[in-house]
Amino acid sequence: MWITRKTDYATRAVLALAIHGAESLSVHELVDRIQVPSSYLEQIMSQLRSAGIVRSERGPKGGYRLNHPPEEITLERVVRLFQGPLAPIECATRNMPASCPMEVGCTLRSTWEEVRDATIAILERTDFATLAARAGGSWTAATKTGTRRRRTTAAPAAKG
Amino acid sequence: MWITRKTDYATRAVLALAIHGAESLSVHELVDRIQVPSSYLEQIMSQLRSAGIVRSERGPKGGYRLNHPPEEITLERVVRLFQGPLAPIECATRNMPASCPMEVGCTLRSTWEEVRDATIAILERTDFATLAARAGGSWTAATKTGTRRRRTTAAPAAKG
DNA sequence: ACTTATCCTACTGATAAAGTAGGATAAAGG
DNA sequence: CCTTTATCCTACTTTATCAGTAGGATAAGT
Ligand code: FES
Ligand code: FES
Repeated sequence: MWITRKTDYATRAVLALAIHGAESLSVHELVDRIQVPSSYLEQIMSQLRSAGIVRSERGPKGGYRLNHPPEEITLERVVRLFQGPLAPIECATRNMPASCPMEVGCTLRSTWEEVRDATIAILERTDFATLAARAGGSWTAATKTGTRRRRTTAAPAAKG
Repeated sequence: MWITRKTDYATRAVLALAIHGAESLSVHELVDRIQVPSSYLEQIMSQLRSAGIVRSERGPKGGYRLNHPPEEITLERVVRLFQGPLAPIECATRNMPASCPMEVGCTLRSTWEEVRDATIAILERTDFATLAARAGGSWTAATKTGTRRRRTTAAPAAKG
């Protein structure tokens, strides 16, 4: 339960934009699609804009669209923006000096780092073109730009 | 940063007991080893005892010891006790009905489940005998009971 | 001008984490 | 017994983050 609702909303919003394609969506239209409080979503979109993930236009007909092709936007980027370091614990963050309060060498750290690296690997290899393709397939702009969709087959279902 | 300090303390305490071996350690002795507020650690040990992970004895010469051989205690068990579900997000918890607020099928879920399963897999295959062996090796009772220590070689260092 | 949208900042309520504090209970040693 | 040493148990406090609300300023179409 470490993914906050804000991160959840942000990833859903980016996914909705990826599915919608090249045209922009207003906050109101996004709210219809992803079920998020609108004034909260406004802040989130603003944050995504500052980070260069989406682009905005104001006034009527305005709204948000992706700032890069969806296959270049990884889930890792969006998650990291809202969650900060992806390590499960502080002493397992990258470029951390190896100081552990335990007298004997604390061997837990390498396991925390394993969890961190596994998490990052999964999020890095998951891009929004793939997610959009999985959703229902038809991302219109994909065919227009000749983007090859990759890994359309979903991962095998998890146990239990 | 989703591992709470409480979980951190608990895992360190169990590791300290695994390293120490068959004899019990008092809270005071544990505090010396793992640097944790003593009255807070008391609560944690109590919780570990209720869960059957450690066993306690009262009075002078009392303290805590592991309730099972360390190779039978996985990190997953301790972490789950203090963290609850290991899924990164609610909709990725096991036996959750597939209801997503998004209109179109939300394909994010399978990725969250990947993260969940990778995390669980790592924590499940990490037991405290291995962790103790890595620490400095000499868990005295191991030789007594004839326990074969497994995977003494540490995992390769993570990137960055 | 008027409408529709993004933009920007401040404020609020709820919840959980991280400890503190203080005593009750049980066992060992004299 | 009686004292010491330890676990046991409950309640309280403090702090920070999360998850929003609210209200207006700004820009772009018509
Ligand atoms: S405390 Fe994090 S590795 Fe020892
Ligand atoms: S909201 Fe979690 S999977 Fe769609």
